[in-house]
Amino acid sequence: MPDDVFHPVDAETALAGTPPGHKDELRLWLRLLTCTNLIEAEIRRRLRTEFDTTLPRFDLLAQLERAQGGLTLGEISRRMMVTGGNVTGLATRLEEEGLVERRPDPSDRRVQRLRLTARGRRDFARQSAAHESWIAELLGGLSDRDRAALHALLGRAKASVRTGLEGSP
Amino acid sequence: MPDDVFHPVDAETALAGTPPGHKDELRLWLRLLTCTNLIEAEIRRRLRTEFDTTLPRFDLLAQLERAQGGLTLGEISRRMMVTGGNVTGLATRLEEEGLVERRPDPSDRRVQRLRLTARGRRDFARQSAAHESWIAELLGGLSDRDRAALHALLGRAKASVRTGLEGSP
DNA sequence: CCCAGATGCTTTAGGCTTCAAGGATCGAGG
DNA sequence: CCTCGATCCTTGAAGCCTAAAGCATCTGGG
Repeated sequence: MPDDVFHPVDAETALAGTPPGHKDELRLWLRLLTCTNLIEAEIRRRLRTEFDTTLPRFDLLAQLERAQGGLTLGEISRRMMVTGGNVTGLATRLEEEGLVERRPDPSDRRVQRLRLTARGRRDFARQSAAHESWIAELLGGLSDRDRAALHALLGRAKASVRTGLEGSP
Repeated sequence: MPDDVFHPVDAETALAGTPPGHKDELRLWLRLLTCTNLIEAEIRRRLRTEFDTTLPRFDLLAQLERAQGGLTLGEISRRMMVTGGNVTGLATRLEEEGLVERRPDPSDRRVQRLRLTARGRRDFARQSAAHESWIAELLGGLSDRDRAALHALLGRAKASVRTGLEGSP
């Protein structure tokens, strides 16, 4: 609904320094983003230097680990919230590295089912343990109380976002 | 504090092993990541559909906007916390679109100084206003009280992460 | 049976990102 | 002046990611 074509009020007021009260939300968002990026960058860095792997690879293995019997590429795509084409590429690279294997689904020839190999399971176990301890290290400075409060508030934030998203997906 | 080790009923808590008590940190991290990704994905989507641009382009313009006189590519690189090669590419694309212009620094011939063009300033003003209202919309479901509490707790989380990073950078 | 739409995967083009290597320039010490 | 190391930027290779198009297959209504 681009009904604001003839009302550049928003653009003007945004430049005016103190438009409405939207500054609080913006500051909160920037801090949320900074926090997440700080942690995520460090995790990516350690995955690379200590295991020569990447976060997307790790995430895909994690999905397979927690779902016995393997997953179809489509299921992985939905769980990781990325596009199908993306998963095709990740699966191909992980297959070349021998951590994962594709096998056709007997009941539906369109489907490719992905499973961890023994090596994939072993590698992921090491990576997963390290990952968990890294997170604990980075967030260990929070008290149990703060951690619980933050978890609860983020739950409300998530609910707010999903409400704001109504109609989009 | 749920330690229902033998009841992996929830999909979220489907973490098999039971080493220490690091699960709380991990759950907090996953929720933080989900929140951020949810918002960020929506912002990227709207920037693309409504302005035919991307978040990195927007971020770069924002840096230029808030710093009169232009910035060198190195300054932009540091402020955006990305590599120099990345900024080179972004600047080149923005220059081709006419939103930004490169000009040599008279006092140091290694340096490229980047400035917004008139068109870049105009486009960014529209994008910025929309961006701010999107964030306000997505986080508007939180009360002022919750928002303030979340902001404070994220500040502590950031401090915890920086402490955990000591020695890395 | 047939076919039309839905579904699952792959491919392609383009952008973002990093790391590593390379070229140009600067500044300081000899 | 000259050279050495630091700084600034660019380039190239590789991976991640998306949107869109395309192919194969499945499913349900006639």
